[in-house]
Amino acid sequence: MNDISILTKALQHSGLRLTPQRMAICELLAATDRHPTALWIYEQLRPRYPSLSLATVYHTLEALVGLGAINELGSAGDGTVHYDANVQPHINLACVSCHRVIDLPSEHIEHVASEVKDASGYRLFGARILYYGLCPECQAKAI
Amino acid sequence: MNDISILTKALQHSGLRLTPQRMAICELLAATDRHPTALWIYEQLRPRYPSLSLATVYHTLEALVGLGAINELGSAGDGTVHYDANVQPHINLACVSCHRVIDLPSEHIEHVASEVKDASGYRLFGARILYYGLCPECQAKAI
DNA sequence: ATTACTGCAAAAGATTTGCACTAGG
DNA sequence: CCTAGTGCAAATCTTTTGCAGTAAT
Repeated sequence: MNDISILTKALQHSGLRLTPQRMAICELLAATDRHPTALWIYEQLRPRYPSLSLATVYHTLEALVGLGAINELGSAGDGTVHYDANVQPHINLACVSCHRVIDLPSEHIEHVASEVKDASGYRLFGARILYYGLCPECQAKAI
Repeated sequence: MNDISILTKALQHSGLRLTPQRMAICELLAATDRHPTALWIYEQLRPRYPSLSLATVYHTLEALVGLGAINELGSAGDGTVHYDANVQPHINLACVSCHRVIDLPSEHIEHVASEVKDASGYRLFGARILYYGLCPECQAKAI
């Protein structure tokens, strides 16, 4: 979840072109709470943009990651890369069985950030925090 | 970094067989501070075990992950899966300029883990916690 | 008018799988 | 023994790339 103008402005501000395909991808990223994969985005947009290419989706995601407008979370156990339109430090929780990823608010995570900063002397830009396990639904199924 | 007996005992305890190939993979995992990929392990062991198959490495890693003896970290930006023999909660800190990754111990991160567990109802297997920023050396260089 | 972007198809990589043989328990 | 594990090769799947046509600025 994100403001679409943040995404589109990031593209324009960097001299990248705002095509209908990219606009649609930004809309989708801004509107969803999910942590989509390239394929998921492609399938969502296919009905409205039948000519859309998966390669274009990959290109656009790569561009947005390069601009820091979205984060690349990596695999959630399904061998495909998930992206996160929420670049604020927060906790991601992935289920290794159903491969859904949810956001989790956390008090302690703010302490961790300052702990890291103070202990390391790094100038921090961001974080990708992914816990993985079995969600309650999949625990029930596994029994 | 890990105690090799933790890895080998995990295998034996689950009724899995302790073959020379698996023993060698466990040794390597226990001895390294890196976050190895299947291919890296394969290349390290090739000289000593010329007949070793990459498929066997994948099989063994899958087994160890299934037992919770090691963690699957997912892609580190290079499109291949990295594994972590250190299953203790810890923080990875990457410099976006010199691309080094260091481990950082953290008090607060343990609180976060229990916070996540309690708030979500997930059965947690592990975590990939990566902060990124500019290390002190690169900050000095950048000025 | 430029030149970056798109879409297609092919390529490149990583991981998984089927199967016959081998060896650990 | 018996069955899980190994190694090979082929298959599968995700992501990247080359290229010619298209369109944003």
